Amino acid sequence: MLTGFSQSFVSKQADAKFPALIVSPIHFCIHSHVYFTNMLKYEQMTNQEIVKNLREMAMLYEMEGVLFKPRAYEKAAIEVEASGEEMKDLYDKGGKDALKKIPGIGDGIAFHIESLLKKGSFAEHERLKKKIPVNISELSAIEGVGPKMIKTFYQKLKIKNISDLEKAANAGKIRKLEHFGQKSEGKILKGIEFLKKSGGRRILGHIFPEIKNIEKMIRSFPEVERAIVAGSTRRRKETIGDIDFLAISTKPERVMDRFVGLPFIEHVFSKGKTKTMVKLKNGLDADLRVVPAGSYGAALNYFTGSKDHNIKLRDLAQRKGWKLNEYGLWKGKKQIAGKSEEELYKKLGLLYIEPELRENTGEIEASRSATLPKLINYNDLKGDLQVQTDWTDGEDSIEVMTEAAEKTGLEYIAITDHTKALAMTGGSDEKKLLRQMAAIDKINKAFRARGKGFRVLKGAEVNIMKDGSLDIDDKTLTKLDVVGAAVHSHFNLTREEQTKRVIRAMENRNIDIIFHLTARVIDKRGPIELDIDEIIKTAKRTKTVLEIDAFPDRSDIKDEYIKKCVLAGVKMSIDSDAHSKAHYKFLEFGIAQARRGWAEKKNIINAWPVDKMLKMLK
DNA sequence: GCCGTTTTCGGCCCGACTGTTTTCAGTCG
Repeated sequence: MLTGFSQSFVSKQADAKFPALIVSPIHFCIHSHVYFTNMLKYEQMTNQEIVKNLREMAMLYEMEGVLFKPRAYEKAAIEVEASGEEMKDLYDKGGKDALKKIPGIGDGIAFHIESLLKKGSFAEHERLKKKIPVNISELSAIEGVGPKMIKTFYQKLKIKNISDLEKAANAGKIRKLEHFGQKSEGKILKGIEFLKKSGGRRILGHIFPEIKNIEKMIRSFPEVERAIVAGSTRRRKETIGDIDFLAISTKPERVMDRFVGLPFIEHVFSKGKTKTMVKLKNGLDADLRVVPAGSYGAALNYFTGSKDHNIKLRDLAQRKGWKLNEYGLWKGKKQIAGKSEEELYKKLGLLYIEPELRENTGEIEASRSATLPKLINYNDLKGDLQVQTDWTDGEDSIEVMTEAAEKTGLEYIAITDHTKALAMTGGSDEKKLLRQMAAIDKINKAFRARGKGFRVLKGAEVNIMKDGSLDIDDKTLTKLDVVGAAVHSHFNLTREEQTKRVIRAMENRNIDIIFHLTARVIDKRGPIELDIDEIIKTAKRTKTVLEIDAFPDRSDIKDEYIKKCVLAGVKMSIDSDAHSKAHYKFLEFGIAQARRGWAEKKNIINAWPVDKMLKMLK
């Protein structure tokens, strides 16, 4: 099967010299395009693609009405997604047995993953796809559309993708289906509209490991002195639209040859001495620019952006009678800076500006007046105040989550399982919370007995009901160390109702933190309507902490609001919202978000030692 | 299809909400 690979790509590749990095014996015995493509797929199958296959499988089984298997595949998908290691590498090292060490992966799924790695597909998946040949991942990305609907759409209206669905909905065909009406048709159209608006951008937290991997490969080219990913990835934006790589080399042609030979490249748009543009197999466009060492700082600055930041810098240079471009800062034909970013900023009369701040939102002025914030560092967090466990919808036990947190270098975590109104997660009622508190007491006692300082805090993620009341009584909440409250329902209230609702929750003296304030899920659901200034004012008055939820799909609250909190003196926490031990790695993206919002260590309560942090809570 | 300090076979979390219905199917974190 040659799906996904253009003929021109294949022939282009066959002509190219293979970079030493990916030359394996098999490359010397290529007999046909088919074989070549298969081997290419074997090289290319990343965790992300495996996850997509497993998720599709879960949905296909759900369409078929098969019991239990959907959950098994979904769980396996979560585990692969959260795994720090590529399945490809695990399999190379230890075969199927290595895969089976991952929880949720047994004989069956290990066998399927093996087949995915070797052939890019597996038989059972192919069989089911034939029965319902639709783009499941695309359709299910629409909020409110699940496997059963997808099946109905296909069987009744032959709908295979979003475009088919949109046409049918616009033609009023959906409302005529049994169990559907005008409202559901409208909801589907709204969902499609939302999806379209999010465009081709990808959530950084999802794609970051892959980007770092490509960066590593470029670095490993023998002709490359230095290489780095610039652009919005370096500025750590929530989502990115393309990837910019920068490399230093005196042999740019060789570097470009190797780059276009990398296995995860789908198409080469253009290839020159200093600039090459490609489309990656993951759908993103990537540019590689190669510059001489003397221009590294200027090029890094230029390609990191943002555009507005750069324009302002060039303007500054111009006022001094100089010129700034990607090759340096120039006085006439003489380069006066450009080797490093530090040198460049200094020459322009500025203090170094961290990439996360470069949005032209006041950072250049602050730099000139030496009032830049001392941003929180990537290793500053001491605790995590939102952690779910297998008491509700988490994957791991309190013990496992605790151990993993300690390994990450944290000193404390708060266990904040869901509460009862979120029934689908098995949310705790008062009784269950009391039992969990006793369990946590035991764990802490064991820690102390072993002379360990790590502390597990008792917490909960209680639900803010439609009227702003909570689903757990105050008597029980008083007993907890950390209480977070969150909106999980009634996303469509008016701005006034929604604001009133959240404010009422903040006024409860037991509520310490509002988790993921705006309840958005990037690419899926917009934020709830809120009067943010009113919320921040209330947070200040009631001493309520606002969370920066680090889970990449949420990244909630956003940088703009963080900055408002910093200015208003409202404290924040950076939490992973971990549902598995592997999710602590998301804290990094929460810190990035905080940095983009100009936050310092003093603004973030879980960058403080546990006792000081607890004293700050209501 | 996975898993086991009750088990290698027999379990597998569950209820609110929505939009469609007059009793329920589908989605959701």
